[in-house]
Amino acid sequence: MVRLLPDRLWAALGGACSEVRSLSARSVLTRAGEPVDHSALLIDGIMVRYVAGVTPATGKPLTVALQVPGDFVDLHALPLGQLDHDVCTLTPARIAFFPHEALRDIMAENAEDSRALWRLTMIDAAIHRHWTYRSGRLRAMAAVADFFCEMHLRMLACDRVTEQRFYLGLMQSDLADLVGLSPVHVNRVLKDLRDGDLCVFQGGYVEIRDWVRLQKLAGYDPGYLFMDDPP
Amino acid sequence: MVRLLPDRLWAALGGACSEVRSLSARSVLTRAGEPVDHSALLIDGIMVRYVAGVTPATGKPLTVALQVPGDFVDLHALPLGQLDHDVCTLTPARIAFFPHEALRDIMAENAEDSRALWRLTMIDAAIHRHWTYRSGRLRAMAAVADFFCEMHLRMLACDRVTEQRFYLGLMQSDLADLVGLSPVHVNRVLKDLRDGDLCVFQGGYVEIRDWVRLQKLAGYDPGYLFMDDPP
DNA sequence: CGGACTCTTGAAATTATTCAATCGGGGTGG
DNA sequence: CCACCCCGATTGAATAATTTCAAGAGTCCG
Repeated sequence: MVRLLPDRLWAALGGACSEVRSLSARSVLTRAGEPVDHSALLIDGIMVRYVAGVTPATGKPLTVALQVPGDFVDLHALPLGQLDHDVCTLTPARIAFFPHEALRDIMAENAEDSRALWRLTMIDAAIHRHWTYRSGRLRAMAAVADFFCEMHLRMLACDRVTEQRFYLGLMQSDLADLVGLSPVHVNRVLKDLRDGDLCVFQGGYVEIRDWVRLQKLAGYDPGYLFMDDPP
Repeated sequence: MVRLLPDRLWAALGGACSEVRSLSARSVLTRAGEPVDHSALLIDGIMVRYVAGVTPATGKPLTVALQVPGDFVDLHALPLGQLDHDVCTLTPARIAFFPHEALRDIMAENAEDSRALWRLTMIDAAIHRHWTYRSGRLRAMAAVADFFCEMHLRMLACDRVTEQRFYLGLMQSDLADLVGLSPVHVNRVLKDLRDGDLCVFQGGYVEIRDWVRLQKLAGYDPGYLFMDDPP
């Protein structure tokens, strides 16, 4: 479930978990700037991380990451002590909490486990870089296709894909937010993808109709996900 | 110089350094996918990290990070073993190398040092998020202003600003790459910034003429840099 | 049945890209 | 010293991509 954690670390985490909680859809877990003394692992559901603009012109928050089951959603807060962004649920979610103190103990205990945790956050960073690439270089159509490609692979990895379909709980306006486009334009792009029988976005579900063409359209290379890589 | 590293770690790094090397401008330090067994600290100069597209349509590389003196340029490779992006010099640079083995020893020795290194990479990640925000939400003018605001603060922090001027060694086409715009459009934006007496970009130098208005134009909030934050 | 949403579509306005040409400075060789 | 050349910067004009504004259609729910 979690991306390739060593068994020993996995066992240690089992003992370090302080609480498992269920959150409703669209609720806030952590706000930017709040001191944080624990981190959370997403067991089930989809969560998002977003940064907010400051002035009215730039004020709308922008989604900068999306987390799938098996991801730590706010492990970045362990070395930082606080976050620069908000962390929220998209769908109803179940999350496991780990006090930072317990995580620090695990890290002090075993250097390899320590790097394994670090590694998870470095994969997050690689994904951040890809998202920057996506909004900097890709046109609307390719950007949306690229996003669907990434989510398809990540949802496959945590076993949340059935018959080429997976549930993200996103509305069109959320998707617009993710890729940095206007909702109206996203709507037209989705229509094109649907008409081209590449993929269908509906009711919070994404259905991949033609993986090969979708990947080609986006020019997608999943190397940055480090999926087939030994820890 | 390095962002708020504990003295003890700083001393330990002194002993762990295997080599100091000078690189010429526009040379490659590390390529994506190559196995890496050491990381480098930038002592002097400017370096960039960029990801490459795959298909012809998306093929041009996009700059995803820019490093100033005091930054580790490829510390992400320590937990990952390889990078998903290329690391190159922009200006002539001096860099100090640290074998991963030595860094692992430091981390095994002291958990606090371990988190301090991790923390550096987490600030990188926060900057990545801001860059995603920049290209996703900001218009050309605001995006360029935002970039100059960030670099101004970071260059101040490593003491590379004289009379509101600092050297990045960027050409207009590099800047276009950074913010995800066409070179021609960047040229026009720069003209507007110059005509408005906000800032001047010339000969690889950036001169901040009116910090307050520039910051306001970009809606800039430097919280994500974690500059006034205890480690 | 009446909201309150979300999605969809059209048309106009804006923003950014592309293409194409010109300008200008810094070197180099004659 | 000067003519030439190269490369980056600059500008204009045409095109394309995207946003904004505005209006309607479908759906869910009280």
